[in-house]
Amino acid sequence: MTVREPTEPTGVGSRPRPATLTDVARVAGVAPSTVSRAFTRPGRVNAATREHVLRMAAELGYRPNPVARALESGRTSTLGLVVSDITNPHFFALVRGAERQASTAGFTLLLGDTQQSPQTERTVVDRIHASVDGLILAASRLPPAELRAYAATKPLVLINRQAQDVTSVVTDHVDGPRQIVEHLHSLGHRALVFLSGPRESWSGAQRWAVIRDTAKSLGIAATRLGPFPPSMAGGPAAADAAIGTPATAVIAHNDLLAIGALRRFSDRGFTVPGDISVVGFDDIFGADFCAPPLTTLTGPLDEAGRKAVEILVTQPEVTVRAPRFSLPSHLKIRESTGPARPRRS
Amino acid sequence: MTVREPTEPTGVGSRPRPATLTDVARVAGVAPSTVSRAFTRPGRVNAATREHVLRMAAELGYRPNPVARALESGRTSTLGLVVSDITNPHFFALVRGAERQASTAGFTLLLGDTQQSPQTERTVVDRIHASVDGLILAASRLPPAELRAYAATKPLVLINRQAQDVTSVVTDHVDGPRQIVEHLHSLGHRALVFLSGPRESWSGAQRWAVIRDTAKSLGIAATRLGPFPPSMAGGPAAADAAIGTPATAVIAHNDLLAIGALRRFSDRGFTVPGDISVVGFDDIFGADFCAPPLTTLTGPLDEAGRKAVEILVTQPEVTVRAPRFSLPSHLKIRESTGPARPRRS
DNA sequence: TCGAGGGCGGCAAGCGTTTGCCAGATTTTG
DNA sequence: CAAAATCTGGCAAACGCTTGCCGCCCTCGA
Repeated sequence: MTVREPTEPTGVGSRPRPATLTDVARVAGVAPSTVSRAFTRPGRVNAATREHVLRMAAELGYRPNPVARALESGRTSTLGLVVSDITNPHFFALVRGAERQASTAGFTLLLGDTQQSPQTERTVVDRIHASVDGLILAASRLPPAELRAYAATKPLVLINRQAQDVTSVVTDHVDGPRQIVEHLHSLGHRALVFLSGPRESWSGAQRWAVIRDTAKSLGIAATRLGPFPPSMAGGPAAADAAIGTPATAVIAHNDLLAIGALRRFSDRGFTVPGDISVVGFDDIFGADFCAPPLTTLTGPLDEAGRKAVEILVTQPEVTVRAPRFSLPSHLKIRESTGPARPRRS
Repeated sequence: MTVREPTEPTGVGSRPRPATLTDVARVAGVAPSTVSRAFTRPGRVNAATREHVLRMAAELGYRPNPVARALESGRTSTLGLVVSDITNPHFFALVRGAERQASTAGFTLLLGDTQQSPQTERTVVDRIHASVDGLILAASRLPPAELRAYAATKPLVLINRQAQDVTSVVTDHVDGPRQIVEHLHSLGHRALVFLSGPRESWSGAQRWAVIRDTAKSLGIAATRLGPFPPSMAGGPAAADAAIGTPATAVIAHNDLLAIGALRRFSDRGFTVPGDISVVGFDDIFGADFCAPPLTTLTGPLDEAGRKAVEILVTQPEVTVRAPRFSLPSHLKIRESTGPARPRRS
């Protein structure tokens, strides 16, 4: 490569070359290192010099190039957040919480969507891996071993997923499902079905386990149907399947599925909660204004996002100790659950 | 800085140093440049050599460092997407469309949330500016001059916002609002109110202008109320204000506001569309299952996101010519609009 | 008055890639 | 069969910034 003109003539229509640290140094009449320190190590340079440098920098419209900075320092001030489906309102709160916290800390979020596929998740993580200071995987579908491998390489925190030796923050997945079953039981329901989501879903598995156990200890029936796609589109199949059972209440993998089922029940002439009660998970946007408003388990997802970012930003080193955090969730009772009534027909 | 140990002993608990291109070169017995080319310029190196290099690379678990790559090449394979509020379902489709398209093209999305503030928007843009190959600003609140300045610096495309000399893609903002007014007119409504959103909202201004003009040419009354926050929380105030007018139909700045208003109307004993018709903008998630389902103008936001990314990825240079793209939107008539009926009391 | 120590700025070596240019080897062409 | 063209691989200079170390100069204390 030949020597590049420091101020190469910007061709017609091309963009101006932004000022670099070196430019500032030249204009300010100091060494590049001094400029660098003026920005990153205020105490290390004379106040007057610093003042002058900063003024020159402002004059040139200089902005430190984060890419170059990252290369030498190894710090990118960027966090990667990967979710399984940006489209799912479930993640909105999470993304928002993470974003807010990150931006407060001067960090930027790199967003990835895995489209529900472990393979895509792998690709996405591999792609952003080197560009970030830390990684947040929400509802990861990756096997524990891979998660562990990633964690060994870079600070990683899981959200609503746990794996050995990997830091995680989950919204409570024991008390919550239990509360649901107890709530239904107290309303007189004696037969429940769980409309399950994707097989690889860790949280889905947790939920079902607790539901099953709680039902058993209360002496009521609980069966699992599915898997169904965890989206509104999965609702009809799920609802139809539920109608084929003697259950008087259904617990859906998530609110999306629950809302989808709600509509199907209504279309098929079943009233909710008259004929059948419905409960969901997540308390997503819309759960409060669908018809009828949905009883659901609400977890502080934005808090989880915030927490994950906080860990990564303020104490990334603790991730090697792989602590696990759990945030409380609680049942939000709305109008989709009511007293059990004998099934029609 | 002293010479660094090429393979510095990784201390206890610290993360292993990932393999670099140089490591691969050494192991494969070739020059670094050859390794680089094996990855980025397949035709430039002998097939057998390439094969060998790739094998060695795989063995070392080598992954090119995007940061270093970006520094020299100036290309980051990253696009910045900044929206005014990630929480607003309005943007979900946009984000998803952009994400999908970006990931297909091997690009990553850097996400920014401006929290509805021009000042924050400025900060966010400045922060990610140098780390991306292109910028997408959705519903930007920045003044035209600033937008122009950014566009002069880096490929930039605006979504649902236009400014001189800046590339943009908008969902139609002329036919749509007109259709709304005509629809309402055909139902017999003779007095409308527009519940406006933020003052700085470009699209809001466009909408109102068309609504006003169309109403005038149809000889019906149209007044503007607000501004109201463009969220469900803004609904009650907006609804109450509307009730104070003789209007029989309201057009809300967006669906969020419309849904919020819907609930307030219901709470105050007004039936929709019996007493009053309501229409929104965006066709967000939930607009189809709120009560009653909302008549709204649906624009192909995911398509807009996709388009913006496509421009930036495949022909960033056209942004200097600042073309404007418009995507068709159409009215989705659901149950929140009906025949006008004289207002009660 | 002189040596010690602290403050402050500069030097230069990288960080991990990409890439213009060069040169030897090999193939094609006339 | 020589000359020209094509392949391939290597060299080394960047990209823009950070940072360990060195050394100058000024201030203090004895």
